[in-house]
Amino acid sequence: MTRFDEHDAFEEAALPLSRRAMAARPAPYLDGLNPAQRAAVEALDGPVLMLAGAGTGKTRALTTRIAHLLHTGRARPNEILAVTFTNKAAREMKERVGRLLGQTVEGLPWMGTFHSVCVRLLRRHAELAGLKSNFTILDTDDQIRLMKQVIQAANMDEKRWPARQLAGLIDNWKNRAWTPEKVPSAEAPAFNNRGTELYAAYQDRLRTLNACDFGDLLLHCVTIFQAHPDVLEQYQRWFRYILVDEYQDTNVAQYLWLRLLAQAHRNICCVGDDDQSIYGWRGAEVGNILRFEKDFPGAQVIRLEQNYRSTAHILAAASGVISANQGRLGKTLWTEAEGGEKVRLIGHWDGEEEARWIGEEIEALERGTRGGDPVSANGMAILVRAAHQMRAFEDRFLTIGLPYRVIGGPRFYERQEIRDAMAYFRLAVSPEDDLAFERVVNLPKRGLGDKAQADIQRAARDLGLPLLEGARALVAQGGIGGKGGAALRVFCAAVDRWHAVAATPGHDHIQLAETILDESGYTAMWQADKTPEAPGRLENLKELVKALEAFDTLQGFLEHVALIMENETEEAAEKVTIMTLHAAKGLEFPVIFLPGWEDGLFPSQRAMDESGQKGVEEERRLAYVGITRAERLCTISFAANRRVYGQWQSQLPSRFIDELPEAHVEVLTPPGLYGGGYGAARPAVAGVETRAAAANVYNSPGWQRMQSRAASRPVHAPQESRHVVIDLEAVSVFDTGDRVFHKKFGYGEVAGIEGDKLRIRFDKAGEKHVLAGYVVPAEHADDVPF
DNA sequence: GTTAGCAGCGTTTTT
DNA sequence: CGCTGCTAAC
Repeated sequence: MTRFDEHDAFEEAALPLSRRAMAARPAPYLDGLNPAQRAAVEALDGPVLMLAGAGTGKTRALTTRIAHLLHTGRARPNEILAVTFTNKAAREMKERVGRLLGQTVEGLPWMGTFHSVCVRLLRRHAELAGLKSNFTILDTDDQIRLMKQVIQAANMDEKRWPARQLAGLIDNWKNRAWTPEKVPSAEAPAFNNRGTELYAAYQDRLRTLNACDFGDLLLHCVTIFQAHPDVLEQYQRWFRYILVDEYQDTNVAQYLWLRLLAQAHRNICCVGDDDQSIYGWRGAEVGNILRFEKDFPGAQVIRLEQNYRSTAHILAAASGVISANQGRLGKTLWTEAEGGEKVRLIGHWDGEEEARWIGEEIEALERGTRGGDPVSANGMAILVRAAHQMRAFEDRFLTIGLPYRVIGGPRFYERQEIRDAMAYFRLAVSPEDDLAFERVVNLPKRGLGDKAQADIQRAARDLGLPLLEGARALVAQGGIGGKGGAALRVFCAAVDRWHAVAATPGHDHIQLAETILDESGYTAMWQADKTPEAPGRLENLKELVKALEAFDTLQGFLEHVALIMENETEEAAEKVTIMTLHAAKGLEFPVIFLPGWEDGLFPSQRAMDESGQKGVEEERRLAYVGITRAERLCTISFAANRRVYGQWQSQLPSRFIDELPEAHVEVLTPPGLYGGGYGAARPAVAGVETRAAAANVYNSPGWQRMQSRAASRPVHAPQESRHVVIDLEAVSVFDTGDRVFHKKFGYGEVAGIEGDKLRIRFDKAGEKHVLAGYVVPAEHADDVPF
């Protein structure tokens, strides 16, 4: 993994370049680019805006441009700065640039996310932001806990003024590059009139802790650039060429950051697609891309419109939807590809049926029995609007034994056990890390409850020392008695030992990590735990230790983790992907399923309530992103009924369904339509006020269109039953009454055997039918299949 | 100080 | 419905 820190570009003086030396050589990498791409690659100097529609080879253009900059001798690697939003995008860019350049060039350009680049800069100039260069980066969890403390300190009612809300508020302010002093007075009423005051207090706390949150990384950089022209100038000279991916997603802080760095030489190339701007809720300003030409007069605007990804039907459907948006820069995607299937549309009775139907479609596609060549599971994805929609699919797929992978779920480094373990590591590396201390003093239980912890806090504050020292002092003077006191003494001594090892150059950090988890009793705690999650957690801890191998020190590892919060294990197995629409941006799959197209869910009620028409437009862009992920087959579906908070609600088909151009859509008749259709079995809807509109369900345009389309088509023959591999051996293993373990449902007891399936009464999940191959005897809970 | 049991709440999307 | 966080008993 190439990390930023591995090559320190700054120290290398800008040697005189043999600028034109290489220019005469042929540039084979330019072959095969279309005219627009080629123009984008060759327009090296001055501001360039590359408007790149979905699937138009934007990454190729971007990476080739970098190669061209180097090849023509315009810039040396460390003079190029390329920023992306996600680690995934950064990784891909590094790989592709690396491949293009081969071994010919020494070093790689600065490529990374906004955040990783900012960390690098901030470490060098931390003192200008009132920090030490070894500052810690807090994640959301730490952030919230800190906010809680701030709210408490201000004597506010945590119930009425929740920390999450304050976090959201401050985050928004930081996205706009507002320091506490710069928050406009119009914002004064925020958070019970005390928003700015709490913001300032929070920033103070962060500084005391020598810590930063995510927003600070950018905010501090911008403030430093603004307050110290000499520092800014230095970087303006270094980064002679700047490239930005996904420019439509930049927020104000990022925009200012870029403008500051680029304003001198103006060699900035921004790539984006206003139709794919889907992060407005987190401060992204589509306006940034819309006014690029004003910010950088004389900018060249290059449109990439030839699509290499999708069929014409898919493109037409996507264009139809997005054309309902106002104020677009406007692009017309086209393709040379001919033929292909229309986008399919299908309605279901409820969410479970939708999941069942999609599961069957996937299996049919895998076998190749649904027309055309078989499609591998890796080539299929289900894209949902909100994470909670994933559950229905997971449940269904586990039941039928269809392997799947969830992207962007609770990520590895966000899991409780991993964060706990890392808090221990943090404490070993820097014993003054109070947040880490708080997290683990009483984990496992050491008999240190609220009172003891409050005493520690007070002692530390009185002495002006970190919590660990406060605790030590308190123990020394016998301030904490009995079991808790003894345990705390042991705890402090252990941290000292670990810290001593951690501070020794050349120590074995993997050994240290194991020692810490062992001596702290943390591993033992999970071993003693009998819940179904415990084995998985122990497994994760093992993985965590394994992940350390890629690093030289615990410190290096912790830093890496703070920024790369994703599980990078990429298994080769054939699996269907389930993820959110947001996570899908930039990806492509031959087959895409888009379930849950219902008003309120998609477009989401909240987006509409909070942002009105603007919100709907962003949701529409999300729909556009979803459809354009598909290469060959795209299936949109909705359900008439859905469980929300355990309550059944009847749903209206999404307004976006009305916007799908009829000529490019094939309406499938849902299996549930046989006996009289949806209307016949209409559910009783609780008389909730907001759902009074339910009376109009069957009058809605979307519904009527759906019905008329369905009526004009012959009813499909029922799906033939799926082919199921019967694992006879597995079946024979179990008897009624056996204790078994299932990855998702936990422990249970076999209540009956029906062919290849078991009826299992789960302790927690209730009774379920599950393929025998997907459970193991309870005593082997450690090795559950997938 | 710890644990069990209940009340109340919530679900957009993420670096 | 399932989770978090608080209260009341061990």
